[in-house]
Amino acid sequence: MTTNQTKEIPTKYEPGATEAKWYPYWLEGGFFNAHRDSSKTPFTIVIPPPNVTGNLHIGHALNNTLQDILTRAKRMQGFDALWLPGMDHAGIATQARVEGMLKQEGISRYDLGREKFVEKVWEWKGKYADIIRQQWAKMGLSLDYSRERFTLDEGLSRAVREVFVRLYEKGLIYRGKYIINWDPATRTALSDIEVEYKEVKGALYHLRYPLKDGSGYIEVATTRPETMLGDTAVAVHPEDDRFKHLVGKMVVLPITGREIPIIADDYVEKEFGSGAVKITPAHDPNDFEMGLRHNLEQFLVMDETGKMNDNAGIYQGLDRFDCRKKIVKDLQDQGICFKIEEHIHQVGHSERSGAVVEPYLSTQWFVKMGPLAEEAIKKQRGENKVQFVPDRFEKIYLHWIENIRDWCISRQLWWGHRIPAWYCESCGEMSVARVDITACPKCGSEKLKQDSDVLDTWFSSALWPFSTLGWPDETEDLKHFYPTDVLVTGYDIIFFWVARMIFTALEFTEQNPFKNVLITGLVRDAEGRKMSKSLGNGVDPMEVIEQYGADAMRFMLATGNTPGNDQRFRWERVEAARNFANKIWNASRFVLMNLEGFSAQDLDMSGELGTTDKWILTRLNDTIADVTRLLDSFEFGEAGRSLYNFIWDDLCDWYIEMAKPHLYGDNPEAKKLTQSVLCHVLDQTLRLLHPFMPFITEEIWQHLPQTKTGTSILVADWPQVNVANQYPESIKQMGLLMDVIRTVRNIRAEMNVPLGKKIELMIKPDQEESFRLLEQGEEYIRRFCNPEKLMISLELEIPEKVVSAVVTGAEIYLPLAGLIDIDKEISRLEKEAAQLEAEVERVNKKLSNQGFVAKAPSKVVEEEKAKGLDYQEKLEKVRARMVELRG
RNA sequence: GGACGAUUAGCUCAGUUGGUUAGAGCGCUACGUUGACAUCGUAGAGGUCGGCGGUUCGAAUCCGUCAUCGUCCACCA
Repeated sequence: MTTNQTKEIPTKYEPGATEAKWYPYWLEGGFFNAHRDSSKTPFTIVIPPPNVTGNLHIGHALNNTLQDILTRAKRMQGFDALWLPGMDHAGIATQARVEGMLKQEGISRYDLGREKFVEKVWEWKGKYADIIRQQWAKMGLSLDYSRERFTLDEGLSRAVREVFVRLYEKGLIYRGKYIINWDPATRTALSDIEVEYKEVKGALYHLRYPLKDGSGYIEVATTRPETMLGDTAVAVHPEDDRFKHLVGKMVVLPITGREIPIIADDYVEKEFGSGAVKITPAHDPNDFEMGLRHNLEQFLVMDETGKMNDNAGIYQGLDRFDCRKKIVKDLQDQGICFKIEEHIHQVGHSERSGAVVEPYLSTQWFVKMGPLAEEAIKKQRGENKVQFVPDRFEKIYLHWIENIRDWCISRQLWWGHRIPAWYCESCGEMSVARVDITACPKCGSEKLKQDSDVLDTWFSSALWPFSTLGWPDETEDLKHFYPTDVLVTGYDIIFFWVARMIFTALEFTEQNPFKNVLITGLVRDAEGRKMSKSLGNGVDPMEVIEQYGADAMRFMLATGNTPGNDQRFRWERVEAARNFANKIWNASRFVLMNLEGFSAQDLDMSGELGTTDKWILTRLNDTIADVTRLLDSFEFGEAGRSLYNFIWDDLCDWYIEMAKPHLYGDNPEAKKLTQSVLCHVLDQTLRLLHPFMPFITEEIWQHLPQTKTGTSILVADWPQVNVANQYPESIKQMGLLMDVIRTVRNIRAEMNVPLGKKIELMIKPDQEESFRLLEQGEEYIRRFCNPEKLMISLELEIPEKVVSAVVTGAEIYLPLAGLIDIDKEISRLEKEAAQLEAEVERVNKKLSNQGFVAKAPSKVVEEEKAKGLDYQEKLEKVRARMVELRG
């Protein structure tokens, strides 16, 4: 688009070419890079690193759009804005994807071996990292690629080691044999939050365990009868009179014939079931605890794939669920299982594989959470807490951290940070070290074996806000940009990520990793369902961009709703945003088309501004103030709406229309002034809109006469409220003009004046001020109301036999001339009168209320009085017209 | 069993210290080729703000309660 070629500018905005043009321009100009400028206040956001498992989805698009809006706005506002990109190796997810890919080739990871397999995953990572970067570019994200990081890169791996070693040395990481959540499908341990509990219709199996002395039996119940093979006790409540005499006796465990004791423990609830519980320390977390209290044996009866092991005797090799069926049948045959009830209960499933999680006794690494959580709670209850937006999520965070349990951080995977622990095969010593070691520090033996497990992915993600800036080194970036300002993420990973970043940062950097956490909701499908691969209802952001443009998608996502709430994806809304882009395009096209012979030197608003000029400048000031304030409080929707209304309603519908008489008129001074105002307002508006719609705003902005070459709107100054351009009275004056124009239109429409027939309107202003304004506005009114068919004159005398309309400040008369329907006009006036009467009544009632007059703020009361007078005046005029018409 | 969220026009959603006649977009109706835009313009219809109670001069907004939907948390065998 150039000024002297405007006739050829298409009337439709074509996003494709524009977007392809500007992203490379921004990159090459280095506009996205933060310069660690000590004269500026830093503003930092680290991107939630997407998993390298595949393409970005519409949730990423929402989340990234909001971060980009914040970053672009702050950059323009003069902050040293850094938005740091990066990706997550996503251990279990990525490994599963690569294994799936290999499976199609008929090979397993075991066929390849650890080293070869990890190589394959790096290949995969390289491919998807490229795709993700392309997608970021398509969305227009202003990321500082010079600082891009990956959770498995060298620096971050060093940070992971450092954290691991320090926590270990502090006694906050330990290794031990505990009950953990085991995923038999992926054959790895999981942390508590990687387990999803789903309601499942199962069964409660009632069993009779015979007492050894033959004096009878004790009843127990279980939902997992196959675990009975690992029972090492039966427990009852110590105060339970029914069982007091049995405590200490032995029971013969059916099938195995093993003798196990009856013990007493508070944990048992007397009221539930039979009051007696079978205890399986190796397959249930509570039983495990109880086992420790009573020194019970731990009998593991399954292997890592969920099959029964050699402790299961004749059931060895059976899958746990097949074993359940078989063992139930056998127990029924023996009369041991005497009752099966339907039982609905919560069953844990692996968040990744979907497999039923098995509580499983296993040697794993843990983070001791007590001291870390305590610090985090203390901090959050103090002065410098993390501000959650919306703040209700703080409660969710606090509740979780207050009830946290130790974090199982080891995973039996190959893709990830390998645990830096070595076991000496000679002396048995375990060594934990920052760097790889080749000899046992204790005995000097070189027969060392590194722990084969890797760390939970979230262990490295937890360090993200500071590891990406160079920690553990005291880098300049770390000093300047840390702590970060805002973290933008979904509520689904508050526990997985946000909480862990906070306590980790407090431990290692002694401050919160970010000041604000902006929580976004989910983007759901049009029916409100969660988008999922299995439903096939996902929306690909690239497809949205392809069809409607990145700016439209961004605007739609950002204004879709308020943060923290889910939003539904509707194509109609993208279309509406696209139409908005088109509206901006055409309004700008109009401005540029009318700039012939106008250059930057001509830009001058010091002349005599008209009411409409003052009005649009005042409205611009309002919009600048609103958008700035709303973005600061993360109210993207309101900020977007404010801009939308300003551009569409004020600028396009009114100001541009009213600018036409000047632009087409023969007064060069007036024309130049109008051109100046248009250029100024457009420039400022584009800047305000730029964070939302970066591409189209850059494209247009580059064509404004005042824009200097070689720069970018991206680094243009953020608009400031200009007090010199504040004309409060213009709002009211413009109101009169708008009222008159609307009313004239209405009269024409409602009275159904035949087309082509010229009618004469007379407008009688109330006061001189109104007269002048309307005189000035005559041209506008004609233009707005079809000049071919309308004649307007301002009159100070009331002509005879007229119909009229009333606006505040003026009356509008139309000679009858036999061309209008008097009955219709009377009914219109009746309607108007009725409305006014209702208003007058409402106001009077309010004003006669002693309580209101006495207690409401005087400003409110005054406003109400003024309103009452206004309504009353209009009502009287309307009534007078009705009388006149009837008579 | 706890906690939280949602409930406003046919649909999707705003409405931030309680204060004009509760708004927008889409959809709908009627009209419109007016020198930026039919991805448009003008006019219009459409809501007792989920129910009930309370506080207040005044409630979509604050409090209580109920209902429906949704989400999260919780070791009951």
